[in-house]
Amino acid sequence: MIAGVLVEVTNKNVDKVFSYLVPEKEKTKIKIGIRVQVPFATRILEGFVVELKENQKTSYTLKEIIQVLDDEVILNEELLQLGKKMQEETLSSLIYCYQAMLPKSLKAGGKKKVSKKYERVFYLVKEPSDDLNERQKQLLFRFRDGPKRKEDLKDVSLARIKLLVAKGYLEEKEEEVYRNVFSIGNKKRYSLTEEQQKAVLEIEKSPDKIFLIHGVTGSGKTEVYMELIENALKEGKQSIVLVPEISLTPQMIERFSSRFGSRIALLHSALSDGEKYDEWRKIERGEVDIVIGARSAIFAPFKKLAYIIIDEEHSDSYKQENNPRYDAKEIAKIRAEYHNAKVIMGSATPTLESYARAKKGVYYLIELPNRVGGGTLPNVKIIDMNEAMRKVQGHFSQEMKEALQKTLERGEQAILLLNRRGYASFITCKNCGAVIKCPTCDITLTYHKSSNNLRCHYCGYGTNLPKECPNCHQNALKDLGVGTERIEEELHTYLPQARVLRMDFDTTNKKGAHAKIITSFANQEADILLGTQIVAKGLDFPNVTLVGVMNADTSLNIPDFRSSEATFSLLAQVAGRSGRSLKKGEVYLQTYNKDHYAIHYAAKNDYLSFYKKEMENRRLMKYPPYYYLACIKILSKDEKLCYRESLKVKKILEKYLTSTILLGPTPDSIYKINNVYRFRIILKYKYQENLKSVLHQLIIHYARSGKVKVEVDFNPIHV
DNA sequence: AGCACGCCGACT
DNA sequence: GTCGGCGTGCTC
Repeated sequence: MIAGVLVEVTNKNVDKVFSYLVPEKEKTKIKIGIRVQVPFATRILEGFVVELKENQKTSYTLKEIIQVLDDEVILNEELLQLGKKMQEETLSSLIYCYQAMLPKSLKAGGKKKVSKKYERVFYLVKEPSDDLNERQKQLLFRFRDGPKRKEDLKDVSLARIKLLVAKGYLEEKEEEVYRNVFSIGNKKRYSLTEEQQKAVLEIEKSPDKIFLIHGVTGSGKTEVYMELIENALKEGKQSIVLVPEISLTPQMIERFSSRFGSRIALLHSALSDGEKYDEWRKIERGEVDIVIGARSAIFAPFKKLAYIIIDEEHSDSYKQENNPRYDAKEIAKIRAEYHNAKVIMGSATPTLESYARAKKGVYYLIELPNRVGGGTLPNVKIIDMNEAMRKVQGHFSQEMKEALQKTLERGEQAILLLNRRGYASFITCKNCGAVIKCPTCDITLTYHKSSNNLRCHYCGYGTNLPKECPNCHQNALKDLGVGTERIEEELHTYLPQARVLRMDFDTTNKKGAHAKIITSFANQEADILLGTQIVAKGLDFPNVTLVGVMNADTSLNIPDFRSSEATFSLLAQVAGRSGRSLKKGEVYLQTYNKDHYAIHYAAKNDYLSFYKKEMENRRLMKYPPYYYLACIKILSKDEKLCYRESLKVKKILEKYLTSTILLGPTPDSIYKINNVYRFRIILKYKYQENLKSVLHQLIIHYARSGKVKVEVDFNPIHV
C-alpha cells in the first residue's frame, strides 16, 4: 500500500503530496486524515496522510513511513476538501491551510504534544449477589446510575473498590477526561419580542442560505441566535458562533452557558494548548453542539451543522492577517454549503460589502430597528473641539466636564472612549482640524519623519511637509498622540472624587484582568470606565448613562479607504453602550471634524444615510464593493533590489492582467520590518481572467529565491 | 524550509 | 594550500 503524505514544510516548493510505502505492521492503523512520521531528505518530519492507494510502479524508490502518530482521524473528509478550496482562495500552501484549522497540539510537527489526561473509571458489570456483604452491596448500588471515578467516591478507599473489581462486579477502565472550562448552566428561558420571533421564523422558513441581520445596538440579536440554535439542537443539529476575540467577554459567555450549559465548547486565545485540545476533541466526538469562538472556530469539526453565526459581522478580526490569509466569512459559506446549513451574519453597522449584497438579494436581509424593552437610543451631542479648545486647556471640553459631573451626581456611570486607532503618523492642523490628503486617492497622507515628507501609500504621490496648513494657512500643523494615562491624570484634576477604571491593552494584558475590570465596573465599584476600542464592544451596563468619546475623528485619519466606515462603526457601537436600561442615555462626541458625514450620521445613528454616502465614494474611487482588491507585497532585505523587483512584478502584471487597475509599487505602510523592506502593489478589478493562476505563478517564481519574497492578499482589510 | 553539494575569496 | 562564504537544487 502507498500513502500520499503532505509534509509539514510550508514552503511553496514542497507544496505537493509525497508517496510513501506503508509498512506491514502499520497497515491496520493507517487512515486518510491521520498524522505519520516520515523520512524526508535528510530529516524526519511529520505529515498528514491525504490519500491511500495500491502499490504501483514509480520511477524512484519509495521510502517507508516510520510510524503512525494518531489512532483517530484529525482531518476528516470535509476538512480535507475545505483545505483545498482554501488553498485556491488564498494561494497559500495546502499544508498551511490544514495547519490553520487545527489546535497546536494536532498540527503536523506541532512539537509540544499534549498528553491526554486519563483517569481511572469504574463500571458496574455485574449486579450484586449474595456472596457479598451488605456494605459491599451498598457500594455497588452507587454505580447503578453510571460509572464513577475515584474522585466521585471520596468516602471509599481504593482497596474496597479494587476488591470488587477482582471479584468481577466492577470493571476498571482508563478514560480520556477533559479539563473543565466552565460549569453547567441553569437553562434560563427568555421570551422573544414579536420582532425577534419574526426574524427567527423567517430564517427557519426561508429557502435562502445566507442572512444578514441588521439590528441596532440593543435589538437583541443574541436572543435570535440562541433561539435558532436551540431549535436546531432539538433536531440534533449543531451550530458555530463566531465572535470577535475582543467580545468573548464573561458577560457574553455567561448568556450562552446559562441557556445551553455544558453543550458548549469555547475556543479562544486564553485557553491553554491542553484546553484547546480538549475542546476540539469534544466537538469532534459530538459531545457538544455549540461552539463559541473567534475566527479559527470556523473550523470546528462538527458533522451536522445547522447554523454558522457570525456576530459583529463588520469586525475586521474575521480576516486572518497572515498566511493563510483566509476570511472566516468565506469559509463559513463553503462549510454551510457542504452541510446544507445556514450562515447568519449580524451587526448594527454591517460592512458595505455585506449590506450591498443583502440589498441585491444575494443575502436575505432582516432589519431589527427597535431596542428590546423599548429602550430608546441615546441623545448624541457633537462637540466642536476647534471651538472648545479656544476656551479650555487639555482634552476635555466644558460640556464634557459638566456632563461627567452631573452623571456622577446622579449616582450613574460613564464610559469614556479614547479612540486610539490611527495613532500612526498623520498630520493634523491644530487650528482647523484639516488633514492633508492625496489629490487622487482620497486617502490621508502618511508622514515620514526620516525624510520629512508626506506620502500616499496607495499611489506613491509624495510632497514635502508644508510650512502652513493648506486650509486655514496657520502654522499649526502637528502630529497627534495622546495616551489613556494622560487622560486619566487630567480627569483627576477636574473630578478628584471620581473613581476611574482604566482599560486598555496595558491593563488587560494579564489573564483575567479584562474580566476583573468589567466585573468591578458592573458592580459599580467605579464611576468612570476609561479605555480604548475595547470599551466599545458588546458590553452591557444598565447604570451607564453617559458615553463620551474624547476624539471621535482620529480613526478618520488612518490612511485606509475604510477609515470612514471604521469610524462610523466605532461611534455607532460605542453610542449604543449608553442608556441600555430605562434611564435615558447621553453621548458626547468631541471632534475636530463636526461636519464629516461619518461623525454626523453616527451621531444620528443613521446607518442608511451613511451607507448611501459611503457607497457613492466607493463607486467614485473604485473601491469595494464596486471593485475587488488584492494586495501584493514584495519583501527583501536589499532595499534597491526590493524596489527593482517590485517594478519587474508590476511589468509582469501589466502584461497579463489586462482588465485590472494596478497601483504602485509604493512603500508599504510599515516600510521596514526587521530590516526587511516592503513594497506593495494594489490591484483593483471587477473580473480578471487568469488572476489566480498568474499570481500563483508569481509566488512560485519567487518562492525559490532567497532574496525576494512575494506575498498576495485577496480582499485585504487594511491597505 | 532545511540541508548538502559545489565552486570562489582571505587566512591560521 | 584550506576554511567557509552562500548560490543552486532536491526532498517520495
